[in-house]
Order: sequence, then C-alpha cells, then structure tokens
Amino acid sequence: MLDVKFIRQNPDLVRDAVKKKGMDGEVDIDRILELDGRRRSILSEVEKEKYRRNTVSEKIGEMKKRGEEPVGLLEEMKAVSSHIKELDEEVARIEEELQELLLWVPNPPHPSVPVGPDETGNVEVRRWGTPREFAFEPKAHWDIGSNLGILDFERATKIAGSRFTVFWGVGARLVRALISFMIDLHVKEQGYTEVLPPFMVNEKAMIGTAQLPKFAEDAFRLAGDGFYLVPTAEVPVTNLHREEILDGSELPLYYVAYTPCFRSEAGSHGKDTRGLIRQHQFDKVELVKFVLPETSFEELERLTEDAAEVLRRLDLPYRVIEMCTGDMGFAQAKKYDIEVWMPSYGRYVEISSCSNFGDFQARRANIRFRRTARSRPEYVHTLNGSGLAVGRTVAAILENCQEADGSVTVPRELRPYLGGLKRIEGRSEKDPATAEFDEKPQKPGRRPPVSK
RNA sequence: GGAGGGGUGGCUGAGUGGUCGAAAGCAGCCGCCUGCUAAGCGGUUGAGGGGACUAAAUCUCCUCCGCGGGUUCGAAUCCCGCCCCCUCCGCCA
Repeated sequence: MLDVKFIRQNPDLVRDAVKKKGMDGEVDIDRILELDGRRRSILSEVEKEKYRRNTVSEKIGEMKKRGEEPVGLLEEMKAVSSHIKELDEEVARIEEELQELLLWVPNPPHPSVPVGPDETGNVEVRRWGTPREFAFEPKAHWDIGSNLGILDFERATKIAGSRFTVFWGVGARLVRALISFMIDLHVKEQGYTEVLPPFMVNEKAMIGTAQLPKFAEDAFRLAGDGFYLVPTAEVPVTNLHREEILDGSELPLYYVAYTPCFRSEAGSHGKDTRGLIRQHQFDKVELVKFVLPETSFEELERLTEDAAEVLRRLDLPYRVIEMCTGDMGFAQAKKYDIEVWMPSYGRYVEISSCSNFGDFQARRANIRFRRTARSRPEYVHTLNGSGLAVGRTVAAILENCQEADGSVTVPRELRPYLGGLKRIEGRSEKDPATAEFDEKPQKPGRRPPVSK
C-alpha cells in the first residue's frame, strides 16, 4: 500500500506506475485524491468542534463543582455533539472508501526495472550450468516417477482430485530430504533463522502481504472460521512482525521457513496439467528478509543468490530472469525469477521468485523500526524468495538426473539426507544388498535395554 | 464445549464519570557526580492524524487505555456485541 501523502505529492508517478504494471483503468487515482481532499477539509471542521466540546465540557465540570448551574450550555453542547457525530461518520465513510481504493494501487516499480507489457519484456540476466545432452530420449518426470513407483497421480486424484500427488517410499523421503537440505544450507551457511509458522492464517495477514483483496480467488478459504490456507510461507512469516516497531540494530532479519503451499490455481485450467509443476498443494522453503530501506535492493541480489545456491549444490542448470514492469506483480518493486532447466519442457521453468517489496507490505502490515532509541519509526523493507519450491525441484532432479534404465542418480550433496543413497531405482530403499549407497546402511542391531 | 478471571504506555502496574495520555516503579535517553564497575542526583522519554511552515526544527489541535457500537455536556472508568489471553472442568492427537 502507498501512503496517501505520497500519492498526493506524486500523482503522476503513481499514474505512470499503474500504467507500467498494466493496470490501466483498474485504479482511480483521481477519486483517491478527491477523497483525500474531502477527508482533510472535514477533519479540520470536526476538530474545531471537538476542541469546543472539550473546552466547554471542562468548564461545565468546574461550574458544577462550584455548585453553579451550566444554564443553556448543556443544550448547546448536545447539538455540538450530534454535529460531531455526523461529521465523524462522514469521515469514517470517506476513509473506508479511501482505504479500499488504496489497497488496489500497485507498488511502483524501481527505476532499474525494464518496462514491458508482459513476459516478453523480461530480461535474462545470467545462466549457470549447461543442460545435459542425453544419449537417449529423456522422459518427463511424471513418467519417471510413476515408473519408479515414487509418484502416484492416480491415487492422489482418487483421494483428493486433480493437481495433487502422492509420494511413495523414496519419493516421500526425497521431499523430506530436500526440505532439510535447503533449510540447512540457508541456516548454517547463509545466516537465516528457521521458523515453523502456522499453515493457516487470518484475513489480516493475507491483506498485510497483499494476497488480499486483489488475489482472493487464488486462495483457499476455510468455510467455518474464515482461515486461509497459506499460499506461501511469505504470508505467516512476513506477518510475524505485523504491528511491531523493531529495534533498528536488530536489522536485517533473515528468516527461512518450510510450509506446504495451497493454491486454487483458478484460471490456469489446461496449463501444466501433468506432473508436479502446478499443484493445489506443494512444499516450499521460503526466505524472508526485513531490512533497512537503503539496503533492500542490494539485499535482493543476495537473496536471489542464496536461493540459486541450492541449484548449484544440486548441479541443476538454471538462469535468472529480471521481470519487467508488466509481469512482476502488483506488490513488488523489483523481482527476479530463477528458472531451472526442465528437459521435458525443453526450456527453463520457474522454480523460485525473489522480490523486493520496498515498504509496500510494511505499510499494509504496519511493520516499522527505529534507527535509534529516539528516532521516529520508519517502515522496514520486506523481501522474500523461494529457496526453493520443493515439488519443482523434485521434478528437475528426476528429469535432469535420469538414466537410460529409468533410474535416477541422486545429486551428490543430497545423498547424506537420503542415508547415502546414490541411485533411486524404485519405491523401496529397504534392500541394501542391491541399492547403491555411499556407505552401506547399518543393520539395525538389538535395542539397548531401557534403563530405569 | 462449560465455569470463572483478565486485556491500560517498551515492561510491571495504579486508576470505577470531569482537572487522566494516564500515578508509581523498572527499562531507555541526556546531563552531573564517583579512579573503574556498581550505586547516586537532576531532567527527559508513546503512537497516528490535521493545521501553521518551502522543508527540517518548532508550535498547535484532534484521536488512541484489546476491537466495534451505545449512554452522557463529558467515558480508561457505565451498558451491549466481538476478539484474544489465563485458570479449572469436559473432550481430544
């Protein structure tokens, strides 16, 4: 959300931002300015009346104490009070409409962001790794996973519906391994603090990070009590500090959180219908930062690299795309997508999205900080990025690391998280005699007796 | 789900109709003082908004004692609804 004051002082900049973000006709800046003007003029009137009420009421108190009768004053004040009430209601109506309109004004893109209408305006900024040349016809991950017995789309449809997956055996463990691997990297090597938040949030939290009101149809809302299933850990984690004034010396704060993510995927019928790419439920490890305003763009570069490091460790080729104004989203000031090479698509596919929101979310969620004990509160800047989407990472590993015989080589850095397993050859890992391990798993010995 | 208790400033906590944005203590900040540390002394310290001002500083006004309504000339204080927390009982992984 933008400050009305900012809009009042920079109306053309804001109109330009609306245009660049492709929201022409969706936002009425003139109406906002009009409401703002009316609000301020009524406010000065009602405040004069309140001043009068306060001073006269005080006088009435003194008179009564002295035993005098406040002749006529009570009647007069009654009229003043009801006038105040009318004006207050008018102000409240205006503010409600104003607030509603402000929630729909997009965050202006940073000047460095390329201007463009849609994804055709995005700019590739770098590539890492080389897509592998296959000596055989590579399969899509849904075929690899189904053949190995580790992905089961049919049963997922039976128990839930389309766009769900059941992971079996080593497949399930692979998901768990990736989550741990990613979190460990971000915590131990990059200085993030692990958080495990609620997977359901209230409406205020959804508004705070700008999923609402604009993207209501993308979210799952529970019928009974109005909770929302988290569409990303960004929502609960950014809202951790809602309505707080942080100590400036604590900044920057780096958090990493695993959550499942729930998305209705309304409006994406027919897109990515096969496999793990577009699901109603998927796992994601998310990076969230709260930083000083002057550092946020530099922090975005580091955040993006922190996420990309996961792909480098897994030896998966990727590229980084800078999103143009028309494709970057409503709340972002600048955004990079990281795309991983996906052989079945024959192109790079988004696996992470890293954004700087500036003070846009902070203002909505009222997250502030004080530079020193005596300075005025300022809004922090918030950032977040996937580090990474786990389902898509599974897909990328299956496809990029597949072998001619249908097995999958486990990326070296991930093996410790799979008990040293080198190759996925089936659903089961219970047969150490045939499975390949970096170290053979130990036979379970007798349990030591329980000491008393 | 049932019964009871409670939500006041960064924290603890007083305040049951007017002089309360709010005692006191703690913490913080500024200064003084003490060889260092600790202690002591004095002062100071909430947030949001409107206006004056080119802006900062400053001044001034309004609002805010969980949230929303109501009563009243006047509400932290009285009434109603909601939310949250705590204790006990029930249920439950």
